[in-house]
Amino acid sequence: MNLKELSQILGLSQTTVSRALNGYPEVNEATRLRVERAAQLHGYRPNIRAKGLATGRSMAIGHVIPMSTKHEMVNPIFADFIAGAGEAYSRSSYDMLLSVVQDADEDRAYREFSAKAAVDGIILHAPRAGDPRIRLLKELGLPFVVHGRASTEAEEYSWVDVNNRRAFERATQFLLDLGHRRIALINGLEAMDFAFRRREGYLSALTKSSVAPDPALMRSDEMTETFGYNSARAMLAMPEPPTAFLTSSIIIAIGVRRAIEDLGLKMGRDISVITYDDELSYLRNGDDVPIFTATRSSVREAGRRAAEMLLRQIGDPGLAVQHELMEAELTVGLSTGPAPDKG
Amino acid sequence: MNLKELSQILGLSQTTVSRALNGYPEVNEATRLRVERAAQLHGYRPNIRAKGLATGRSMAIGHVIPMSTKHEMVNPIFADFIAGAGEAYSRSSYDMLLSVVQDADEDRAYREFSAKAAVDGIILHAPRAGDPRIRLLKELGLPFVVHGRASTEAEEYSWVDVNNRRAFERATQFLLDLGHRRIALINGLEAMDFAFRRREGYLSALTKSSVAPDPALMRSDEMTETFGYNSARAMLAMPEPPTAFLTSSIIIAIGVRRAIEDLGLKMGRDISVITYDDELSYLRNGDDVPIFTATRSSVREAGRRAAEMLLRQIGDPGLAVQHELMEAELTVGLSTGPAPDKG
DNA sequence: AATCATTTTCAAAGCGCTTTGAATGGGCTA
DNA sequence: TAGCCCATTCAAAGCGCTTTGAAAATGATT
Repeated sequence: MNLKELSQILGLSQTTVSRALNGYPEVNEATRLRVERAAQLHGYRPNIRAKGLATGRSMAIGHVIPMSTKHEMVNPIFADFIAGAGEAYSRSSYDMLLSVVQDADEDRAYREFSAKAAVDGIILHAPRAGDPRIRLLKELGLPFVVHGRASTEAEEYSWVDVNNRRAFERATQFLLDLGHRRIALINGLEAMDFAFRRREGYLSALTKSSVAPDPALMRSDEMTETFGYNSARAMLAMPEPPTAFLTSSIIIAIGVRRAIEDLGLKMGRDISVITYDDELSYLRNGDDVPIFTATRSSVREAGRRAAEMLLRQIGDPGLAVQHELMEAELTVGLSTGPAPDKG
Repeated sequence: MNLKELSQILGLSQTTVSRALNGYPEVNEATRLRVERAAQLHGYRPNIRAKGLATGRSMAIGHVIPMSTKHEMVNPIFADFIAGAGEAYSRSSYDMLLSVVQDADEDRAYREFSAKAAVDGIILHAPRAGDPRIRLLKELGLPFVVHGRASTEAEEYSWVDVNNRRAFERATQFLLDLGHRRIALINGLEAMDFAFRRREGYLSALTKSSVAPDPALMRSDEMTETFGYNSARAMLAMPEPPTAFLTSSIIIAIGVRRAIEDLGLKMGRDISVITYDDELSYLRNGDDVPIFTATRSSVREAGRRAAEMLLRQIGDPGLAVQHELMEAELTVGLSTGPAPDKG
């Protein structure tokens, strides 16, 4: 069923039918009702490509999902972020266009989105420090919102981010207050901006308490369970092992816990663990009592807000760039306790 | 840059330029080269909507991601499946269109894809037994491939699935061979076809060994860590607790392990655990030595194959329905051992 | 040189929609 | 009754591409 057929059935011109369905005022209320009924009845939906061609808008948002070539791994927070963004899109009847690319091909993916006129806007994921993609997107002239920030990037751009620095500063301080001095940081890849900021927060708290940071207690890699496990095993075998771990993801924390338990130690008593918790839907941090003490913020909510921000910008291109900084909550769970006495 | 501009620059007609770029034979080789150079130089890409309108093809595949209303949860295997499918799509320069919807609205999402002519084909996720969506998709006439099967559905349709029944039968048998008799099944929602089949396999193995299934040892729900934890805690507190757990996801298994360790028991010695492992990229089952004994099959590979199958069908609509049944490997890890002696 | 076949190029139509600018008709005033 | 205005409807153009059917250019053949 297309517009031509529908209008023939109704004995109206395509113009009128189109206007009736798009809520233009210059169409008789009775006619509009008749048209809407018929459209409903015949399940008519305007062909999205024809509509897009005529209006110059695609009603779609592009997400480029970079895939780490190293581990062939997709960012684990991605599914939840998408779910949040997807909600916002369907409310505004936008579609989501996904392009999964090797991280080396990412630039090309953005250029294609733009050149093909496939999308009205773009969400940029996982920015690195001084990420060149931001300049690329500005150059392309497509509205975009970054999930996260790119520290050293001078350009103005819109973003939604969580206060990673503060979150890790608070978490570290929490451990310091419990008497811990040997605190390990198991971080994500520090080329990523979020991980860089987390490290800054960690270091800042240590410095404020005059604890000298120990490079042997800081690791950074893709956030897998085995990375957490291996790091913790190695560190706990050191002459002066850490008494507490600060991890960048609940997935890493699970690995750290495994290492602790493999050594016959008890998490929360012998070794403390505090993690950042993205509130991943499939990896909830316990039911009522959190498993891990955590600084947490919903990545799904971030997805929702980023999407809404982008849609706002598309709706009103004159809008200034916008920023949204979410604060992470510090929730106390069973994985932390006072530092054990020496000796 | 559009076709008109490009052809003016070249002093050629739009026809010729279009043909040159689309590899038609009736264009002079020298001209083609000239055109390709210019296109490259000016970064010309055909407007995807105009192209789609002209050809009647959208060069996009639709995925409807149902979101559980219960836990606001997206299937954790989704990201990896998408990554696999995405690879196949980009090789054939298809795009992926995602629609995240509450599971109640799913039908509408498919109808919209079809009515709007937004996609050339659809991948159907997470089929339930006798899933009505299959009939809906046949009715809509769009090519589609199901990831999984719908047992009681009589219609013919293409699918890519793993041999869930066999995998769970083997896993159960493995535990039986180790002397276990009280074997718990912590399954996904059994309205889902995969979970239903897994249960069948489990029951079949028990029956063959004349072990009476105990309903108290079988649970089924959305596959979260806490579901695994709570189930294991409850079961291990029974008068006759299980000596082994069979779980449908590594996420559940992680919860089961937590329960075991919370009780001061040791996994692999006191209690055995065997899990289904989808080889999720962010939750690898250990590095070299698997953490869990597991039946495993890559969901990413499944995504790749499903996508390829769908593209084949789109390319040749006369093709008969196709099926692909993948077998899961049984890999032995550290989480299983002989059943402890009674007493 | 004339004819024909072949290769190469082109103008124009069409995909299904929106939107511009013009036409129609009813109601009201003078 | 004529004239005007407003509400409503319409025909046609245009979005950027592909593709059909025809024309032009080239080469081969007589």
